Amino acid sequence: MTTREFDGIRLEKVREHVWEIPREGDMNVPARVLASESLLEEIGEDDSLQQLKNATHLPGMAEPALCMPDGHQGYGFPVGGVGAIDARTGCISPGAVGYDINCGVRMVRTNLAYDDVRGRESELVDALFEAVPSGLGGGGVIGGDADAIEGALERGVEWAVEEGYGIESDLARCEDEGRRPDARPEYVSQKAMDRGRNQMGSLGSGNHFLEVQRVTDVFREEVADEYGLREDGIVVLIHCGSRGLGHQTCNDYLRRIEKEHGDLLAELPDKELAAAPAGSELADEYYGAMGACINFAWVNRQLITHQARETFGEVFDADPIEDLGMELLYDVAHNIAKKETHEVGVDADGRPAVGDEAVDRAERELYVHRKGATRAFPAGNADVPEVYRSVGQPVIIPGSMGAGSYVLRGGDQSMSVSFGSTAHGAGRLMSRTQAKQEFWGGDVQDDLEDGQQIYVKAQSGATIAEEAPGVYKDIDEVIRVSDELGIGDKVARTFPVCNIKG
DNA sequence: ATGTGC
Repeated sequence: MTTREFDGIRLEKVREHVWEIPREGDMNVPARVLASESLLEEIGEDDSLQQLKNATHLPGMAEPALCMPDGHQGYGFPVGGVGAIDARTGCISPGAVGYDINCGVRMVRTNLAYDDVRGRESELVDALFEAVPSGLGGGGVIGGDADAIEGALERGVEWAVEEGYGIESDLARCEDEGRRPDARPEYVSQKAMDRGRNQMGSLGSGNHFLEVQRVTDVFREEVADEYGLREDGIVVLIHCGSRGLGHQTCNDYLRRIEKEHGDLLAELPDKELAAAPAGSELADEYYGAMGACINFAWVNRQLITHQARETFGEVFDADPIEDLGMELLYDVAHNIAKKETHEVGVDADGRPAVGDEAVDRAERELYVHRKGATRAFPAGNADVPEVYRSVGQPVIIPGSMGAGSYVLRGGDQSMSVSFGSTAHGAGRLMSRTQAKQEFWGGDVQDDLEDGQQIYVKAQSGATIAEEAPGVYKDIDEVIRVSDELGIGDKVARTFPVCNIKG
């Protein structure tokens, strides 16, 4: 048997790209890393594997706790982690969702070809930078009065479209039609709402960006046709989350768990994995508040989409919908938990179980935590929007600003291998602090423009350094693993034309 | 990720 060991954590190779940390001690279930040998070596360099192992202690965790090929260490649970936990007898963990609730990415297609944009990159990047608020702190596309906040938290994209910031077809092209039906705005604190108020329609900082890209490769012609993608076509990618509102909400509930459920917390190997027991008031309140933050993040991406459409309309002197065909391809969430039904091993009492304790397999409602992971449901699944049901849901995976991105479709192995999930990006190789020691923002910006004709504009040079292409893993390798495992299949590849960020 | 710390 092929094995690897990192800091005392041993992994057994189950098959190509599948590595298992066997169950031992207080682990409820084994854990699996979905990675090639080279990606596993990178994942093994930080605390990801220990964090993944810690997460197997969470009550109700179904087999196996997972790390996607782009995984790296995060708060408590790896970014790139998937944990499916019994919604009746288990728990829900804010740290396994992430601070930036519904950080996610959407792709907008256009009728433009690369030739239409070439030579006008500076004009376009300046206009977008002007139109889309970015960077830390406040300032959004709209003011965010009480009605706006309430509409966004309660009704998501539906509210934004009603207010004139989108078109009817945008709704069906978001996970959950852009509205979590179980959102409960009353469980979001006043402080969180105050932080979100003047951030409605803003990119934020860090790895968030808006990028104009050209399609360089099409791998599955029939799927690309369904998605409206063709070689040399221009697309717009928008990556951002729930800003201060989601961050505050995560923090609020972590503090409440510490106060109200210290007994469970004391049993966990890491306090950052703090979780509310399923069925508790706090679990229901967090789930409802998280749903409202999810809606807010969708509105955020919708307002930025509106600004991008308006800007393209002005720059190319055309109607963004009628002439430029700027329809939403799809919007995917990276940091969420959601009640989904999956088949798992169960014990005599019907609880998720493994090994000798598993006497049967049955469908169970699970809190599927995807933290830095993307839902990747295959063709035929009822939760895939009708327009894409015959080919599988679009999965949009951004790479670094020097390497381009991929569009995949949910693969037919995803339900049995990864609770219907795949990777969400290239995955960091080093911390932000280390990145700033290795790179200088201005130099990175010059190299991208001179070497690859990629035009980057940011509020802060430090952000460009933190996001330099060299701080990321090889996106091609991440996608190869997803494609070869059959959890997310390659459809098209894109390359950056211009990029704005915080 | 984040009014870039509790």
